[in-house]
Amino acid sequence: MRAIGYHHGDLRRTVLAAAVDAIGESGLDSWSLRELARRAGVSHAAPAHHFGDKAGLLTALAAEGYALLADALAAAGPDFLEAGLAYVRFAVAHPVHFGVMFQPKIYRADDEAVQVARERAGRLLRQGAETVGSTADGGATTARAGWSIAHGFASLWIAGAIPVPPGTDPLDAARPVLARLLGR
Amino acid sequence: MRAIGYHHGDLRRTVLAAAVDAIGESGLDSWSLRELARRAGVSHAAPAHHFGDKAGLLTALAAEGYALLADALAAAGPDFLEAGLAYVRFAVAHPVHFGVMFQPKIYRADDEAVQVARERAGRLLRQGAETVGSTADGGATTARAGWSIAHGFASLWIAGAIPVPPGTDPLDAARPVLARLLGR
DNA sequence: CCGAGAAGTTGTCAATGGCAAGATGTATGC
DNA sequence: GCATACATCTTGCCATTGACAACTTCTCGG
Repeated sequence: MRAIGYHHGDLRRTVLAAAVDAIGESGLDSWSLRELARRAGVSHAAPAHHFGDKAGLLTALAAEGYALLADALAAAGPDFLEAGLAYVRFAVAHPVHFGVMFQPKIYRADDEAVQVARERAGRLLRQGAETVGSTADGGATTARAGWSIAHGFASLWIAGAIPVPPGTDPLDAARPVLARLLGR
Repeated sequence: MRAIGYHHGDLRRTVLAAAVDAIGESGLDSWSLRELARRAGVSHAAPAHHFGDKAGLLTALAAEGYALLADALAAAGPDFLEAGLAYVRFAVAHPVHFGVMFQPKIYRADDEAVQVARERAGRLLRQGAETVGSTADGGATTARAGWSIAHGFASLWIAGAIPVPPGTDPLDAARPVLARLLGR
């Protein structure tokens, strides 16, 4: 784990972080592998060694995102409101990962690391949604409703589509919205 | 409105349609203005005349998307369930527009045509969400919950994240999910 | 200590975005 | 009828990019 020299030592993580920065700044269509290489201080072809091509890098981002989401859900516990807030917290904290994860066309969704992490997150997600209560059709509808409202709020928040006073905490805004799915 | 010749006659719409096709096939990062020009049978620089650059084309797509959404909401009427289903129907029918609209970083969100169409859609959206019932805080929370659940379901459906039997109608899947927000 | 392989570099090529300058068609005023 | 302004489209061009191939440097296990 050297810091400099011929071998960077931690290029994979450095490039991933640079990608998150670059995509976070100007969106998903105006970033280049060569720019990431420059930010990391390595030659233009170095990233290809770790990711192959652009889709490979996005695949790694998606896998990392699903793993982070699963961690967040696991820490939040099975209660729906807590799980929903954890979902929103993750999305707001990692908007680039979140955005990539749900655009399967731009990465290799059948990648093994992605599938493993996605299934782990999926299990925790269902578990959280089931605590809403109703189990009419095995809880499928309830689970989808819970996932939908959390995912929708997170997406709209990230897109800046929800008008709020400056400085508003996204979780404070999310809580009453998610609670609306429970009773009244 | 000639079909062929030096002047294409309807290049703007042709290129927009080609963009929808291309983005729909391989996602938001692997499409090129030149490819659209080839599909439309014009020279590589012709699209630039109508859209300026890639962001300009995406801006036009977003504006068209908001206009289509507003039309769909207006036709559906103010009832929440109907408005929500119209929202999902629009997103599933125009996934590329939908995807672009909510990624403000990749186009010029301050474009006048975009703002006008977005505000029209926003008014109809609030109107639809208000019929859910509760008006505790002026209906803001209810409106956000309704928008969130419809937006979330549509996003997840488009992403292929909701597992269903092949051939399932997205609206049949959406209806019970949206209804869960009303009573039980 | 040495051989295999991982990590990184240099070089190259077709393709792209964007710009400039020119060609072609259309519309408007007189 | 016609000349002139303008929108539309083309051609030509250049820096940048993604991807690949061949090569160099470092690390690590036996």
